[in-house]
Amino acid sequence: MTSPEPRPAPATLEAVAAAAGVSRSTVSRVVNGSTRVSPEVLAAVTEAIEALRYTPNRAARSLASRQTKVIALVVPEESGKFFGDPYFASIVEGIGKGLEQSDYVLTLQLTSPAAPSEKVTRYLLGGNVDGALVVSHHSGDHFLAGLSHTLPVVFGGRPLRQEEQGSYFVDVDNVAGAAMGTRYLIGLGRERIAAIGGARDMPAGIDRAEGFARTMAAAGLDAELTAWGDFTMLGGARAMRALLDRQPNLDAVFVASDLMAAGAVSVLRQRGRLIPEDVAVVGFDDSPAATGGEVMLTTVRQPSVEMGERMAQLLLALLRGEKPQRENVMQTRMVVRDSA
Amino acid sequence: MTSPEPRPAPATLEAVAAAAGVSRSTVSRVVNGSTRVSPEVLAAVTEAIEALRYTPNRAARSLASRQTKVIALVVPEESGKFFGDPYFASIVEGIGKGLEQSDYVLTLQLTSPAAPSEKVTRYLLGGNVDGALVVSHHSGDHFLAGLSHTLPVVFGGRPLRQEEQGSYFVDVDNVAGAAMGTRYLIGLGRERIAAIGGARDMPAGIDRAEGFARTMAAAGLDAELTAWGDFTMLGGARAMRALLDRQPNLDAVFVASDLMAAGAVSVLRQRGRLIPEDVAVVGFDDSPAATGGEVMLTTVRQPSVEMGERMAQLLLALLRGEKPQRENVMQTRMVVRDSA
DNA sequence: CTGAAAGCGCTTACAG
DNA sequence: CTGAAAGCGCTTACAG
Repeated sequence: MTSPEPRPAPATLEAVAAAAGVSRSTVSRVVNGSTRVSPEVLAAVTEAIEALRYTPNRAARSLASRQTKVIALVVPEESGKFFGDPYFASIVEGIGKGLEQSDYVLTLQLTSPAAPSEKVTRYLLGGNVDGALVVSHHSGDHFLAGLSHTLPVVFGGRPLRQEEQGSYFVDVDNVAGAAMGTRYLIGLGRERIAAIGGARDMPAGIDRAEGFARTMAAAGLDAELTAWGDFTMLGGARAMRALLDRQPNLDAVFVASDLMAAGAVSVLRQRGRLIPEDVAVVGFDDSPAATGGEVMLTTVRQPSVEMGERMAQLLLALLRGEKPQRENVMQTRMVVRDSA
Repeated sequence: MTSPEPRPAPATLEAVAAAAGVSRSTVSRVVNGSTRVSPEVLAAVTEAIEALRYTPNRAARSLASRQTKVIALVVPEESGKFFGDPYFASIVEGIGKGLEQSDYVLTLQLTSPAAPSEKVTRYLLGGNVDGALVVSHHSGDHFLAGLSHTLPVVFGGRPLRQEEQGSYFVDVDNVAGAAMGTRYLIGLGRERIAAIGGARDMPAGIDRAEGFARTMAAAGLDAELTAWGDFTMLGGARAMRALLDRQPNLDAVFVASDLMAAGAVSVLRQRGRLIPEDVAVVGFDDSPAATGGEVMLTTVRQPSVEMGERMAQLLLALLRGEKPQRENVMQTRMVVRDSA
């Protein structure tokens, strides 16, 4: 029954001040890199800090400064879907990069898309974070709308809801990206082109489906052959089966994510289709799923890591009181490999 | 150039005390559910709290109590590998569950396995967290050894290093689990049984390989046919190819994770093997990867979500000053599906 | 450029 | 059962 380990008390500002023979105010100034401090004093303080291995106490700091220096990573998604898609790995990796040089830390707020837990809500709204990064946003996430009124928030992917127009976000032009992928398939001379959409309640799902439909229409082709896959590998496989049942001799499929494309590919091969000879497949993301499966996927690349990094930078700018641009749309491009 | 949104100042303890007509001490007591408070006072305070939508200020609280109420989730792993394996999704989901009822929040500390960032180290050691949960531990993670001397730490998977003997952890008996999977294959009458190991520098990798080797030896079979796959789907595929090249007529393979097994399965099918007729495959984890791929995997199940939950509970107990048991080994069991 | 002092919003003995 | 008071470790005007 020992109580929480009695760690040696870390050095305080006070101690550093004493060691350096200056006031606490002065130490605080050098710690915060603020106003001019004389070189000698700076040196003395720096030395004392090193010697005592001083790290500012976050709690004291945020109590006094009214800044928590914590950013929430809000994930309104089942953990399985979030972790299951390598796209998110890249986003989070980018966010990590973007925050590395700052002194902000990230708290993970996993919550069901339908009903955010009371705990999460209170935490986010209770002044415990300086800002939030929202990833995997669904149309049903009502509570997030309120969030962005109280807190600087940056969305990964354009926000869907009315109330969130005017939010900060980073995204790619999903309509254009999907159009590019579809045009590529058309350019290959394919004529019976199907599509597998993502989630219907997510902007990326909606927009990519629209990009496909528009492009097909513009080319005078039929865009009826569409199924929805929910952005999972399993969903992609299921959708592919449905598509094949409806139209056994389809000759191409545009898939709204690489993970779903991997599922689709495995079904196509099971049913004896040669890729790309019989059926050409174009994915979306260029995530590790594009190169980790049975066939190296031709895909519409979005710069996921950079997008995560940009999200972090955007939020940091907001936190500095700057007025960065609201819509940050990054470039997609075709990456041609073996599947089409 | 507006500065960080001027949110309405949240209610303070002081305000609640005034509203309820009591002292701050008293409000603090009811907020912390501590010592006896008269029913009338309790009611008045509770009402005031509701009315003012009071949430305690975390910074003030931890400054005064010397507890941060934050737990670090330390992931010494490339984000791609971490997010890429559904096993971790389950662990994190479990951790989330285990923490839900507590007032602890989770900060995500992604760091390279080789060299932890200065920022992470200082953060962890600087008194900014009350405890840490370490997941995906490698033998090279030197700095973690120091961690557990300063902080209550719970490892997911038995720790590997000398200095960490005596650490708290939750795990399954990987040797026994692998033995069970291997015995299952032997029981099927297979004779040329290969194995794909995980990472050589991770306990789960080492132990599962050993369970395989021991069981084969005990059955008088040759355990030479082993390759390492690094716990990724790609690695599993690569290992399978190497194995097939060495022994084209192998008739079974024990794979140390479902994700690697999915990679192996896809290679086997590419090379024309029927599963399970030609080659029986047994995986490990029973993660979504077991049922999300081309073939429904027969696998050694470990209760990942429960393991994550247990990790959280363990740490919470430590934080309460209790002395829970150090080694928490949970049960594995065979889940028989289509691949063997 | 530097310091004294107040204050951030809580918890925690200590009295009563 | 309840309150007054000190203190947690910082930042921030305000003087000088």
